[in-house]
Amino acid sequence: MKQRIINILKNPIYDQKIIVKGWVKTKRGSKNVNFIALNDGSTIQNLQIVADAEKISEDILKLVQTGACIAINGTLIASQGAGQAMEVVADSIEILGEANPDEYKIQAKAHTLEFLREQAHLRSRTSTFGAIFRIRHALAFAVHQYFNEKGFFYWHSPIITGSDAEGAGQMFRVTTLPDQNPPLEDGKVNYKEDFFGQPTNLTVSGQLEAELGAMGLGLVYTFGPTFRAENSNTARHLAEFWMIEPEMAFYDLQDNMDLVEDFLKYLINYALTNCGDDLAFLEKRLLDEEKTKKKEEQSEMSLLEKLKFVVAQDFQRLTYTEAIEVLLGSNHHKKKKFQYEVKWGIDLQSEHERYLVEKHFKKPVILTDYPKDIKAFYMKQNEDGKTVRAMDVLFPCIGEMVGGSQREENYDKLLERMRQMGVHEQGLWWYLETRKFGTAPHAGFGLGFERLVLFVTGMSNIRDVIPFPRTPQNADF
RNA sequence: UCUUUCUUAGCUCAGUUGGUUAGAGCAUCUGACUGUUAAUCAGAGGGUCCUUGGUUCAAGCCCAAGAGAGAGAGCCA
Repeated sequence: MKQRIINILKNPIYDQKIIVKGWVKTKRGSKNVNFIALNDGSTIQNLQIVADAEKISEDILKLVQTGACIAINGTLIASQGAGQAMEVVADSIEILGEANPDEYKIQAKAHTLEFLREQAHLRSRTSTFGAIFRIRHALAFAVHQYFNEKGFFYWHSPIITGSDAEGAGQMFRVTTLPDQNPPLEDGKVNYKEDFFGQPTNLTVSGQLEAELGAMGLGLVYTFGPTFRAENSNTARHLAEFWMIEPEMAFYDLQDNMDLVEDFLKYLINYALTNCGDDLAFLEKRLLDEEKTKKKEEQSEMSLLEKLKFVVAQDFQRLTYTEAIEVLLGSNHHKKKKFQYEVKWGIDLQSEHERYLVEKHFKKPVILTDYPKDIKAFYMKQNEDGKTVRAMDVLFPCIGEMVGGSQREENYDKLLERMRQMGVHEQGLWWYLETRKFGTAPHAGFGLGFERLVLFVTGMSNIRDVIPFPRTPQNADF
C-alpha cells in the first residue's frame, strides 16, 4: 500500500509490505548497510529506510543522493537502532528522479536564508521551509474555519479594479494596450480602447467591496491577494501579499476589537495545537540562532513561550491620546532617545510603536481613536471632531499586524470627508449609495496574512514566509 | 527612496602594515568501515577574490563609479 510518511508514523502497522515515495535528505552507512533519511513533505519528520547491500545493488545506491526522489518497496519494522521508533527495510528502491550532487545545491546542512531565497524553487524541500509552509497552510485553513464557525461568508472582492479611490499607495496598472504606440487622445493614452474601456489596476484592498457585501450578508470576509507598487524595501513588505478583511454590519469599534483579539488568539492556538512538530523545529532553529547573538539582543522568550503568552494575555487597549501620554511620560522620552518628536497629531513612528509594545506593555497593543488627519476618509468620526474610530493592532517585532476601524455610515459626513481629503467621489458612487440606502453602523479590519505567519513561525523576513515573494526588482520563479 | 554593512571555492567564512604559489570547515570525488543519526576515518580535485576604471615596481587588500545582497528607516498590512 502506498502511504505518506505522516500516516505511517501516526499509525504504524508493523511487518507489512508498504510503498513509500519521497526525497532523500541524507544517506549514510557502511559497506554492508545504508540508511536513508526520507522525507515526503507530509511532515517534518523523516522516515528511515534501511538498504541492505545484499538486496539493493550498488548502481542504485549510488544514485540515492541528497535531493534525489525515490520509491521504496519494503517492510515496516520497529527500528533496530536508536534515534527513531520505526524504519522500512527496503526490498527494492526505484530512482524516480536523480539529483546530481555536483549541481544540486541544497546540502544536508544549514544554509543561510538569503541563499535559499535564491533557490526558492527548491527551498520547500528543506526542513525550515517545509515547516513554514505547512504552518502557513494551517493558518489559512484556520482563517476559513474560524469565520465559518462564526457565521461569516467568504466574499470574493475583485482583483482587478477600476477605482484607485482609496489612495492606499501606488497601484499596478492592468492593460492590454500595446507597449509601443498605444492609442492616444489629446496626447494621452486613450483608455477607452483598453480591455475594460477605462484604466484598471490590481487591487490594493478589498475593503470597500467587502463593505458592500456586509450591507447585504451581514458578516463577510475576504481573503485574497493584494498588490502594492510601493518601492518598499523592508523585511515586512511585499508587492504581492495576502490580506484578510472581515467586514461586519452592526459592529462598533468595541465589537471590532473583541473580534480581532479573539480571531488572532484562535489562529495562534490553532497553530499551537496542530503544528507542534513544525513549531518545535522552528523554535530549536531560533534558539540556535540566538546563541550567536549578543546577550542584549537575545529574546526573553522562546517561540512557543511567546505564542502561548500572547494567547493567554488580554491585549492592551488604549487610545492614541493615551499612548502619546505614555510616550511623553517615559524615561526614554526624557532621555531624548526617540529620534522622532512625540506630540499629539503625529503618525506614530516604528520606534514609538516598538517602545509601547516591546518595552512598556510587553504584549500586543490595540491603539484606537487616532487623529482624523492621519487616517483614511472612510473611518467613523468621533464626536470630538478631532479623532476617528480607528484601531491598529501592534505586535512585538512585527509592528502593525492589523489596521481597522468602525466605518462612517452617515452619508453627509462621509461625503464631506471625501471632499476634504480630495477623494474622487464620482468613482465611488456605488460606495456612497450604501450610505444612501439602508445604511447601517459597521466595522472591519485588514490583517496582513504574511505578518501573521511571520509572528507564528518566528521568522524575521517576510520573504521567507511566502513561497514566491514579489518585491521591488524581484519577480523570479 | 534614504542611512549603513557586506560581496573571496558548490555553501559558510578567514585572509595581518599592499609583497612571491590565496586558506579553513562543510559539500563533492576516490578509498576504508558489520546498524548509521547532518555517520566516522584517510586522500584528491575545486578560485573571473562581484564588474569596470584608476593609484603603485607590485592590489583580494587603497581610490572612484556601477551591480547585487543584508540590516535599519520612510510608506504600510
